Amino acid sequence: MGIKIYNTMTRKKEEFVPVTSGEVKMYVCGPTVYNFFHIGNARTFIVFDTVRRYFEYRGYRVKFIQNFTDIDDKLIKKANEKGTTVKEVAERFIEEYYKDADALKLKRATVNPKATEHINEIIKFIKDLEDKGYAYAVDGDVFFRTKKFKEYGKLSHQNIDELESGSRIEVDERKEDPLDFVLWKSQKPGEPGWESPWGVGRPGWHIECSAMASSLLGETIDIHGGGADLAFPHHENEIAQSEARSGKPFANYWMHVAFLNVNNQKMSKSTGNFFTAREILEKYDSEVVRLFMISGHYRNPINFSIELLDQAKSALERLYNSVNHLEYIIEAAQDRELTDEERDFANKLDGYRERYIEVMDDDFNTADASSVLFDIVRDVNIFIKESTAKSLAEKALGLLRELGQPLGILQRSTKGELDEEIQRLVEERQKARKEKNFALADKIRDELKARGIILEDTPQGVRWKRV
RNA sequence: GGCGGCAUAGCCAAGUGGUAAGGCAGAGGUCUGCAAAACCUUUAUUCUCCAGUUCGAAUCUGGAUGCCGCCUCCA
Repeated sequence: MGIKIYNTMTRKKEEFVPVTSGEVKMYVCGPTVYNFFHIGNARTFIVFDTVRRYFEYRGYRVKFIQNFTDIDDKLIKKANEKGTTVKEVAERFIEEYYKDADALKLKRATVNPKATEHINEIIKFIKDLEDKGYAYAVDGDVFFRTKKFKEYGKLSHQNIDELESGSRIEVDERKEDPLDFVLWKSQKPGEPGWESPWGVGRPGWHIECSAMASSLLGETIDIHGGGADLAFPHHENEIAQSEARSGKPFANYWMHVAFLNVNNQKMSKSTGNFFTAREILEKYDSEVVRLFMISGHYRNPINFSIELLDQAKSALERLYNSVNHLEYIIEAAQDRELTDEERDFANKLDGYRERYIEVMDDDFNTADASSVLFDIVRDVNIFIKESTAKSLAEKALGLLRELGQPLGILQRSTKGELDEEIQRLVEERQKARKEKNFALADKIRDELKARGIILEDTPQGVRWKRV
């Protein structure tokens, strides 16, 4: 049994079968680069980064495409406010995106295509739709003829007639049908534009993903992902455009990440419950943020709060205390053959790996996967001691790091080098303790703590770890 | 109005027919100069409520209540 994915299209978990054997072609809707991304965006990015890492862990080659929307209304508005150009705003926030994404340890995408660098493909795409009768131009704007695509609504399971009656948008009178959406927008004063068969203009929002996905990954991709709100209308529109043009399925699996809420409400600037990823990363390590994000299933909403982040921080500390423990054991332990008991423990560790793969294969159950790590840690803390064979301690540590890797946690060392001054303080404290000068010993311990070094006295001697 | 989701301990959360994982917090204990960490014990006879199916349900069915999302730019 391989990996199963919940497909929004069929509303079922399905066995993952790639278009090309051994390869995963995935496209994830990325940010519109007019601002810093927020903690809700971060959830989506982290989830898909985890999916990507897990596929790689399972031996797939992954082509991971995540676009930058670098031309749209919000960018134009921002550029006008700042008295600068759309290009400058986009460049600035792409740079900021990479800073935050790197801080979150998001693996770089295979390609981060930009809409403005694919104008030719976009125009060609629209032209093809026009030739097939799926698009029509009015005064330099081009619209998609939604009613002609018979399967419109199949992703979000919307009835096309209900959509019309529920529609509250102001209808552009030039559209043949209210559901038609724009593929190409004619240039207005003060806006950037590109030459096209319909005059100078710019692409509509939905078209860029279709055009870039097909040009970089092919007409049928494996996985298309994004936030839950993108299912309709964005992904629905992408399907209509892409399949109308190619006559082939656009994506075999549709994955949607539920929202991250604040106070159980959608995050919005107007209500003030808004956090950028950057401000959170100033106070919390990326691994804390990632453990928090994967503590629930990606298809369920999660609520964001500082209290919950602190819970995640404590939980991560428990895991790292065990990592620290193992790092010390490995320094001290003997290299020798495993005893029978140790061999049993090694088998038990392998069993945990199997369990981990089993739950992750089942639609990326990261909550269960992290509980496997806690189970390992409990057993390690009980079983592995100074007297344990070195290779077993190494195996245990290796397993924690191996299983933490797809989740983006447990990749740090708790030790590293101590500088000379700290080393000297540690020794000074040991001397004070030996002389029962506990006042001085405690003073030094507090001082080191203030510098981020935690000392622990164990029967095997003093240990330290960084926090 | 249409489509969909969620409701499990003080908090977070997994579990989709076989008798409640895991984490955080709390209590008691062991260890310790103290501390920290770790370990042991303890914290839901019960999974929003009502009815039903079943030998058996947190899990399936019907209904009720509450909360949330999409249908409009939005991760």
